[in-house]
Amino acid sequence: MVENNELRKAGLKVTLPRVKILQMLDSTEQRHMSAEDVYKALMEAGEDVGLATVYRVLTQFEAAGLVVRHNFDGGHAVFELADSGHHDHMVCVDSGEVIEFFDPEIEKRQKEIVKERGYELVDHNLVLYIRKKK
Amino acid sequence: MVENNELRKAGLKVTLPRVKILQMLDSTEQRHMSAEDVYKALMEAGEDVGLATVYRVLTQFEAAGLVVRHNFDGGHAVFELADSGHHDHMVCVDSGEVIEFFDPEIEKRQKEIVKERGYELVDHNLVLYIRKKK
DNA sequence: ATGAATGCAAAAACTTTGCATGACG
DNA sequence: CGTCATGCAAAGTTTTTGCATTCAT
Repeated sequence: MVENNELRKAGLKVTLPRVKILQMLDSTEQRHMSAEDVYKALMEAGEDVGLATVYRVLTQFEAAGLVVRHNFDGGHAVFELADSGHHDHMVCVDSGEVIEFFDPEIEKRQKEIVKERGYELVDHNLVLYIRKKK
Repeated sequence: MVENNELRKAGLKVTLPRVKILQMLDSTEQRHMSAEDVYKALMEAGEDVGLATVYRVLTQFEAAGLVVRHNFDGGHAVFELADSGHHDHMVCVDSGEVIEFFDPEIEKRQKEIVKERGYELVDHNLVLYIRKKK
């Protein structure tokens, strides 16, 4: 089980809910899931995990760097496995579709802007809200 | 009253709560206020406006383009007067200080990235999390 | 065995809504 | 005056928390 090592490395006890949630995030083709999404998916898979636990575990995973939490528009947070490298997101305002992208030029420019003002860049969050061209 | 014209131009009836809320946003030095912030500030100023009305009015103001709603991290939305032009934000993770900036190069690149994929840019949200250089 | 993790239900935080009353044009 | 806006309280959402029970080591 690769998952168990991930958990142990993160200093988290290997429990059934944590393993199941990690597997869920790893196996779903929908890369961005809300706590509710994860909960429902587990229920459908016959796994009996409480919603509160899903929230608690996802928060722990975030603290451990296993997942990234995004606050896109629309009230609820979504979580994404932190396996691939850094990237930003485009969200279609019509379909809700999420597209990942990485643009070296923007990344570079961000660092410059911050540096010009005597700061260092700790993190950033960029979301482009888009619509299919008619 | 400049505010009254703003409201009329936006097609909104000039009512006391709307005027007070607009003035509040205009006069506060804190550029980004949550609905709760606005509500409390009005109460302290002796203005008797319901919290529900603050939410309703801010939502109308957003639809009218008078304010911009931001979903920064942390559960609650903040609103900002749309008087100055568009800009993005840098937030200092140590002090919480918010710095506004505008970078033509990033703006331009965003449009290009989206266009390359057959979409049009509706809106975007960029926040740089920064720290003072040691 | 012992401390941590879970499930449930209750509560908290934020926002929206229904409805009777009151204000704007 | 008619209609739209407001206030209040109640309900909706999303997320967190308290506590008794269960589980991992």
